[in-house]
Amino acid sequence: MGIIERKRREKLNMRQRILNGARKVFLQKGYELASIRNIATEISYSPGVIYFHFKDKGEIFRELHREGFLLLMNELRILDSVSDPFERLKAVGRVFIQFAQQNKDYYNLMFIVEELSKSAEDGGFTIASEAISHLQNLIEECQQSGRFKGMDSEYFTFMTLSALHGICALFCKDRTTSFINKTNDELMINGYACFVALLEKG
Amino acid sequence: MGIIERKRREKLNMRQRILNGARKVFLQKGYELASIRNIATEISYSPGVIYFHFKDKGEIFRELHREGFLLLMNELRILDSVSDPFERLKAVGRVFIQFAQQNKDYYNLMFIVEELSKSAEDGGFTIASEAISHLQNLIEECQQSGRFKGMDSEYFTFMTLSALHGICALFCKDRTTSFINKTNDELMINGYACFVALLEKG
DNA sequence: TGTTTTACTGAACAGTGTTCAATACATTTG
DNA sequence: CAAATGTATTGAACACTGTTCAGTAAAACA
Repeated sequence: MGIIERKRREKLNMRQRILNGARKVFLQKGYELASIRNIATEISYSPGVIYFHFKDKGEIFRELHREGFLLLMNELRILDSVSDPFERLKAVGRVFIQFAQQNKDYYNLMFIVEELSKSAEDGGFTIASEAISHLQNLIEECQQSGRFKGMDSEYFTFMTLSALHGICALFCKDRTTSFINKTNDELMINGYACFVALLEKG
Repeated sequence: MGIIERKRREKLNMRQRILNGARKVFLQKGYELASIRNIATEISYSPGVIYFHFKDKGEIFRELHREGFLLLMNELRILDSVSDPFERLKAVGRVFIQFAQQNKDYYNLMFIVEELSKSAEDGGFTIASEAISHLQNLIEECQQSGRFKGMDSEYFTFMTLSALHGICALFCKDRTTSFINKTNDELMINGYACFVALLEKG
């Protein structure tokens, strides 16, 4: 019965076609301004069909949210070769910020846009937890080599992520204009350098 | 000619009435889901009249944005009595986080929601710059008393604000659920404590 | 008493997410 | 092969959104 197999493939293809269109529109217009009709037009289908393959706009969001995390984690995995944990931690921060700069819209989807429907129930954010565990492990490695003595690793992880996210979020939402003398890039890079300088003394 | 004076007063009253309705709806539903019709219904007027008193939804947003900053700055001004600059800085952070916890929706308006129209032109965000200058001055005071040696005060200010904002933004957008073992309050308070611990060594 | 100005209404326009009866078509069954 | 079934797709419809605007009522001015 290769037919039902082919059917399944075709269905998956269609799902992927929608996702491709959605990605393009989402990353072009942002979550709020990307409409189902836009996506449908992009792939030359009727708007209704999207609801045959996805529950709602939120499910598409969650899929791209996941995609973004996979992308980020791929870039972070390159740093596995850095043996010294503290050097790796510093590089993780740099890569994280770079990712936000180069993938502003993915970053928005991943960390800023709030998905108001039932994403919490079906555990759509498990991949985020994974990424965070990864960061926490790294920080614990740093502690094993003598850094950040006496700090709770979970809180320290949250704080580190907050600092990074703060930098990126202010950038993504254009709240950096209040710093008139500096460009975005200068702010992010040198702001992060300040944070690293603090870490170095901890 | 007390008449044009009274007219002016009545017009201001109406503007305020709209703002009051808008505040209620905005802080109840959030920026995106608050509609002009909701606001109009709230104050028992026709939707159209709002456009007689405000240019668009964005102008109402900017007014409430300003309100939020005034509120925050009022709470921060209390700390002027703290003479030691570093103690004051630490307290500023605490108050900032507390403000976000207690005024989640104002915080959203102030630091997260992006206002896509022409807010940049008419300099609607001057108040944000003011607040940031305030923070930068405080950090420079700390430097004068021997802290954060050799750091560029503007970058350091940006970094500090980022750390604080990161904590609050993750909270406001419910991205803290990935830290399964801790409550929001625990994360924010203890996460900030970690940051302070770093500052203390800088 | 007009005339002008000002504040307000409510319908309309083009857009949104979502639903659903109708339809076209490939596959299975008789 | 023909009929029945099921699955994928359509496009109109619903209730909403921000915004505009002709019309209106009333107050102020001449």
